[in-house]
Amino acid sequence: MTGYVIDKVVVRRDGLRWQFPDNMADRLAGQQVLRLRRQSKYLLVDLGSGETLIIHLGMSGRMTIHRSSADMPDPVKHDHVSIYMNNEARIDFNDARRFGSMDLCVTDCLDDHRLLAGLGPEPLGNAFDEDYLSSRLKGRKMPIKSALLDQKIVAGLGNIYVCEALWRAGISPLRISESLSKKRVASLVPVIRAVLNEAIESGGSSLKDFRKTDGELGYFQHKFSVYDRENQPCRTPDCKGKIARVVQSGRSSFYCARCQR
DNA sequence: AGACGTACCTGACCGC
DNA sequence: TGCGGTCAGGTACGTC
Repeated sequence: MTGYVIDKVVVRRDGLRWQFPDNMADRLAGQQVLRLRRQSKYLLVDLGSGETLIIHLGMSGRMTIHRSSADMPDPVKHDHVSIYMNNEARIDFNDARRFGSMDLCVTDCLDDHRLLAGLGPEPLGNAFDEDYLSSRLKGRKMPIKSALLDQKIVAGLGNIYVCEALWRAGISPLRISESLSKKRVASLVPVIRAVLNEAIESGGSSLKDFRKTDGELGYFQHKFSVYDRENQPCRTPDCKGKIARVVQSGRSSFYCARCQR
């Protein structure tokens, strides 16, 4: 898309998680795509108009790309928005569960957008370090699992990778955040980075909907230590524990009660 | 203020 | 084969 112009946008429903912005199709049509980037779990499409299209894929969202008009299949079920580019490509936003979202915002004001304002630092960036994390957990009575899922504390971790990181750090998801020693909090930082880097290296985790950008399945799900391994043996060497599942604020947590404290 | 529960959806899967 | 129940990778918001 980068450098090309949006010819036309077809919007097939009012919105997904929320209503689409007013006149979205008109505000996109005719605009050059200056840059594609990412912040946290949001895709950002900077446009020549000075606005940025903000996209979140939710849980089941996907952008599919058809590169040429010579072989352009009809949109399929749940293709809610189709973006036609002037290089013949068509990009469809498909989202069965409709937890995704799209919004438009003046590029210079993105930091004030309700979805982006208040997001924590990128877990792979320099701003995410021991001092930062321990300062954010100080006085917090929520379980560490909930804290790491909170995008205001660190932006980009989801349920799978929090479970995996806590296992590697030997920390129970039930542990109250403020009760962790500074040393143990510090140990979380490199572990979170390692989990994410390995998952990226493996192309992500394909449970059902997720695909890599090329449409192929990711394979990090084969490397899970705890996620979706209820009742299976813990993989810590010499640990005789087995993986338990508990529900915390509506989300499944998988952990080994023997080596995660 | 902070913690928790609920809501938003479809589809896959399971047991009956 | 079909039906009802349950669960899913996220996040905003209401309520206590």
